[in-house]
Amino acid sequence: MGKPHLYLVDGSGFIFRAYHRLPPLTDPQGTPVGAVYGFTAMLWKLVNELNAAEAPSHLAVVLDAGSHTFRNDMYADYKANRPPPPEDLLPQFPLIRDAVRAFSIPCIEEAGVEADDIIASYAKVALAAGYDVTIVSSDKDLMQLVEPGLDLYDTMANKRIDREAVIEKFGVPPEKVGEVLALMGDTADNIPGVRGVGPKTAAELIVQFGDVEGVIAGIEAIRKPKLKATLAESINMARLSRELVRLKDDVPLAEPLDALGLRPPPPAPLAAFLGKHGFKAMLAKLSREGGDEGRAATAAVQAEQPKFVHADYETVTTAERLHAWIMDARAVGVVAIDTETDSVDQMRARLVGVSLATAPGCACYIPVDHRSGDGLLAEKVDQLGLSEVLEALRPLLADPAVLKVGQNLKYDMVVLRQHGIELLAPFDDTMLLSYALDAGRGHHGMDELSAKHLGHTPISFKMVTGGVASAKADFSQVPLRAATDYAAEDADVTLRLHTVFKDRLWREQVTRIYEQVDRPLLPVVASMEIAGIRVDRAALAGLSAAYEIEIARLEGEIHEAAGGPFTIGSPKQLGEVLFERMKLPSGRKSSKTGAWATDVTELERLAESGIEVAAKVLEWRQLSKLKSTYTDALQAQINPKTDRVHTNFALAATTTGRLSSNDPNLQNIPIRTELGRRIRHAFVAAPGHVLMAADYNQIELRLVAHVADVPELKAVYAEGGDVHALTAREVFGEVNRDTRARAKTINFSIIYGISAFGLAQRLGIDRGEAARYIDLYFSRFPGIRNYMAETINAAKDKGFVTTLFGRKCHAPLITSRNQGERQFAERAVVNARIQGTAADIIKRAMVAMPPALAAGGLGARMLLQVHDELVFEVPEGEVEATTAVVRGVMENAHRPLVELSVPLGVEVGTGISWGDAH
DNA sequence: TGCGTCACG
DNA sequence: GACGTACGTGACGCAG
Repeated sequence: MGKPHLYLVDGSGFIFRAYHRLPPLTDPQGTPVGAVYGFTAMLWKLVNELNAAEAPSHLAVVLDAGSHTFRNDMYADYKANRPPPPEDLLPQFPLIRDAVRAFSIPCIEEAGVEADDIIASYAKVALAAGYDVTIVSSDKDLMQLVEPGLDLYDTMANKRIDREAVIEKFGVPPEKVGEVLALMGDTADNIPGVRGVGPKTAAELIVQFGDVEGVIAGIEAIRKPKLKATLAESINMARLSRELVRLKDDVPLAEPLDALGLRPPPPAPLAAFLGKHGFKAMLAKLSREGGDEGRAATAAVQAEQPKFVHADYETVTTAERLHAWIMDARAVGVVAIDTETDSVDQMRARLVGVSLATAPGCACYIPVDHRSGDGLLAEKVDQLGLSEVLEALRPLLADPAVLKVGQNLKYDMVVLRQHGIELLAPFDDTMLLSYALDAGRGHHGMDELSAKHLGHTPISFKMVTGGVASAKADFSQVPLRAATDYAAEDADVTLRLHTVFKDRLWREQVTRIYEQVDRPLLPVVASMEIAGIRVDRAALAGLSAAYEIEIARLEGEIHEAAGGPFTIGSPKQLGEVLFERMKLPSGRKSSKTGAWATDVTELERLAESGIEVAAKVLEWRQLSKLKSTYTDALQAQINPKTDRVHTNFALAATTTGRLSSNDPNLQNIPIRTELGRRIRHAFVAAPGHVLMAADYNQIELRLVAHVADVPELKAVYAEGGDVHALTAREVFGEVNRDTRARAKTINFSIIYGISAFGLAQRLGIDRGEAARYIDLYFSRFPGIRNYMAETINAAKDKGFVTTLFGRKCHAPLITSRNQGERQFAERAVVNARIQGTAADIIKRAMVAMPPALAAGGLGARMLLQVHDELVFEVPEGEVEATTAVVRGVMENAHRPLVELSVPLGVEVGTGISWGDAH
């Protein structure tokens, strides 16, 4: 036996560091456990993985018991300016104690003193008893204790801190560290120290005078007049600080030294703890390395993991059973519902079946329109009729006493409405719940959510339909047993997810954004999708034909210039032709693939230096884009039944709270060039109607003015002035067309999280000049710099930022060690608060719009949302009245949830087409 | 499937 | 001092 070696773990210090260094993990129950995971991994390492020479024979974890200690009696403001711990760290504190207990290690805390004092006291006794001591911490206060036989160990950096390391860090040996700390003070603990004295000066003074008292006695010998003056003023503060940083090393020991002897932890409680929080890697290690006992304990835990257990799901084929399920749902008051159809296109989807879940593991599937796969008639399948089932479900789905739960409920709502059934409040959508809680931390599809929160991977759609003989099989051909296993499971999963999320909603303070913004938006957007928008097919076909001719002409000319045919649409071939075959003055190569860059900026550069083929490629590109993405694709998207185009608005796709639009995307219809704008003219009103477009004017910049509290910007908006002109005057000293245009670019760059490089590129100037503009801008509008810094700090602290309405936008990369990733996240959060708040506002406007139109007796329908614009189809005689309602709703959409110090401006236009409405 | 490109806010 | 850089989307064609 060698010398006994005591390890004292500074638990509280470790948790804070682990919290900030590790990603925000959550366990299967949804509890945040990032710091707990780091702490557990650290204990594991200490107990199992240190080599024999440095392994502990004795071990204790020391924690801070409460906030009030004897130091508060000495100095009321001690640790007073410390912010409260982040909200997702709070629930982790009790889990830390669970972790220590799981390892069967003593956990020591004592009211009235800090962990540091307990550590100092144990260290003293242990050293006297002939132990070696290691303190697991990187806290600078504890560096005072280093002496022969005692070192600090920073497990995260895997670094030991001995006497030499202390001297290197502080410039003085450990026994003098307390003196240096007293002079320099500590903002985190609110130890005053001496103003203006940092680590350098403090060390110099202590080297010269020995200790704080020596400095005080020798004040007259100090030559620097300013330092001398502040020292003379701060004598009392220096003495107080010296006492505050002095560790108390005579705290009575709660446990005698030999009670801290380390034994291999019994595997059963450890396995239970690791299993409960989903620390699978460590559980697997325990199984591998913990011998027979470890393997047994691990197996036992894995066997009782919250498994996704359920009896066989029921296929409902009789009226009696259907009514039994409906009665059950009514009795419970909650039902998860999922519809199965034969198409992903909700406007064409035929209802094939409905599944219900009323309790975990308790779910059924009601087929209504399955066809047997071998071509036999529908009557061959044993199922209830569509209308019978729908009529039975109708009152349930409209029942105000039954909470309807769905995953992406908008889809079910649209399908049901197409079959004449309304799904009415109260309802919840697990996708939207996940979005409110976890936007920016992964996606919100059911399979992903189930794996993440339930530890269960549902049967995949592909697997079910893949089992059917025909290659193009849809769900109606899936045999009932397989269909039931799949469909009922989805309802079951949805119901279980709902339980997990509902519980987190209040705790994580996102109830308002969910209940006041995203959830009420769901039926509104469903109506917009069903409404669709009329598109002039002939006009699009005409454009396609015209583009076709131009494309062919350009293709010929480009091939001729290139000296032979090639695929112009292939960036790879185009780059080789331009820069290798034609030997044009070459520019950038992509950093990733090493391919020649052939994007607009590059081709424009060539075109400007008179190279005609570059201009032709640009034109070819533009026309090809317009034809393939718009004029051709949109024609194919016209629904034959309604003769309109029905987009899909994704409610949970972006990290900022915006909607997105797909199949087709109607949020990126061209407008910036005249050629593209023709496509917008093909979006037309139904007979007897006009289209109305209502845009928020500069909403994001207005929000910057409010959030960053910039008086000058706010004044301009209040007076209806020109913000870009203001910026031009402040930054360039004069307002003309050129400076105003550049000021506009600068203003935009603020919204995006400015960088000198980015601005330089946009303005076509060098970086230094761009940096000067930015400096000038910040000095004129200091609120903006503060806003950006505060936003980034908040994000680093919490892992997310919030909009004015309380929407959380997570940015896990904000603490990345990779600088590029981190800076990217910093710009993203600066933008997210603004973009997200604007998204909240227009969403509130959309929620308020249908009742406001109805109250005015108006027949207008809301068709589209394009981030800061709403498009309506308005009966011809109602333009004026509708304009007033629309403007009123949009300009007041933030109220009463949020008050703004700038007005919101809305511009409204009407016309026979979308192009004419602008 | 990933990449480059480009349409929008 | 080097490093890569505006923020948020979706759709298309090409090439592996």
